[in-house]
Amino acid sequence: MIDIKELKTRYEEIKKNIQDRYMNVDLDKIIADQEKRAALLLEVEDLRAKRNENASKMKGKLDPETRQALIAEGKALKETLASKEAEFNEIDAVFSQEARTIPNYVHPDAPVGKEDKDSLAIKFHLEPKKFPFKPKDHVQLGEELDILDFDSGAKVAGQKFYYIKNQLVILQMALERYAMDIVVKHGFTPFITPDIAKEEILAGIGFNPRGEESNIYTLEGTGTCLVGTAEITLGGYYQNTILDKADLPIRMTGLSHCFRREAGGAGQYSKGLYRVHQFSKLEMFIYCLPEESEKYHQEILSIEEEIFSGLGLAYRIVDTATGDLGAPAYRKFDIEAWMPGRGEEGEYGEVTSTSNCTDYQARSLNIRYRDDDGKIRFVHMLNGTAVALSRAIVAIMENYQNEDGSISIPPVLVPYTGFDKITKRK
RNA sequence: GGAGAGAUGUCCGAGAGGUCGAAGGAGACGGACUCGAAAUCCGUUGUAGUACAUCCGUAUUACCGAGGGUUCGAAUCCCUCUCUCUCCGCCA
Repeated sequence: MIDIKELKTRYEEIKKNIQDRYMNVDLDKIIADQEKRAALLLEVEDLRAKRNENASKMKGKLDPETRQALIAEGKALKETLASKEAEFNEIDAVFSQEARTIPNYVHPDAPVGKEDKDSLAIKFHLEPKKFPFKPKDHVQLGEELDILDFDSGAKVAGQKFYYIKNQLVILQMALERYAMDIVVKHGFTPFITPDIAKEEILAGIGFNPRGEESNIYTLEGTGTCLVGTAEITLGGYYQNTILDKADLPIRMTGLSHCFRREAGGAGQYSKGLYRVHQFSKLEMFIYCLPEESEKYHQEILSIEEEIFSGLGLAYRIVDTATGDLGAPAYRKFDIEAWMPGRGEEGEYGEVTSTSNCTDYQARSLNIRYRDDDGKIRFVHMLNGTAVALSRAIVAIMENYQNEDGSISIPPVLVPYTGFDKITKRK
């Protein structure tokens, strides 16, 4: 969440930001509730002070009459206080719920616009690959090579689940290890994280665990959810912690399964592995000083580039438009790799995403550091995809396909796979 | 899953319903002593709010795992939950 003390001092900015993001948040109502809350808090605290004062008068020995009078006064105070507290709790719950709906500020250079197509492509790497034959999409390739099985996935787990088979299993593990080696080389501490997290952690990271629009699977009756990304578990790692400034930046990378409901996500652009209910992902995460977050955002982006240029894939980098940013994100860059089987003639499809969430998540999760002046301040938190295995596999299968239906292995992965081509097994 | 023990500040650890935001250590920081250091001695040392002052501040509220309850008054008594440890069961 943002700093609620700024609701009035940065009113115009917040209002415009909500507009730029095409969100529906009634700032004026929130501010009115904030004022109601503050007034009630004042009353409550005043009553508590009176109660404490009354109680401390009764410490020593008193004659019975004085004591009885004080007790009577205390009882009266207690009743008034209870009703005021009830009023306060009500408005407090409403207000803190509302305050969480206010999105993070946006980087001044982020392109303003409503949707995907308003995002700005800021860099292109390699030309999209040209094929001397009509390239297949990964679903067809996967079936023909017997390395991907959506039908059995649907039968056993439901629509949009899949089995990975044969050499593709090895390729996925190779990709995991390839990406892990690069990220660790850059000083990230490797983790394998839980695939489940508590709702309060989800909410602190900025995910909505409940409701129709939620993309999250909740585990009924447990207060926990399946994670949609290791961003959740890596970001929750230091909840309620005061970090040493000397330890910053903290670089972590976490491998997890990712579960997403993706309700209504079917269609041409979601086919096959591109949009699924479960996949594996290696995520990067950085906790850092506020003044350094933009620098580390670039660092994460450059590692993502290192991973995808290493794979020999054509891609572009997109500076995400305001309307397409998640509420916690201050700025977001996506890498979109060329996918020859996507659309009619091939298209770019998102393979990574890195967000600078500034102090938005840190404030909700209460993650701080002690500064040189002794003050305790919120850290900045950044996340970025090292590799989302399912999407990387889409790009590799479609770009590295051969006319005979086999798939070559990107040279950097061969040391990890132990073979250089996937062909139909007999 | 069952039985027992526990959870207090940066750490260890004490804590009768009122004198407790919390003893005593340790650590850290500042100072004294010293050519310097160690040792010793002295001092300081939580967080988040709120109201006035906005220059050091003054007053006040909350926080002793979390949430409820009892009471004029709760770190302390009661209930529920979470986590940790020991033992049993089950298991990779």
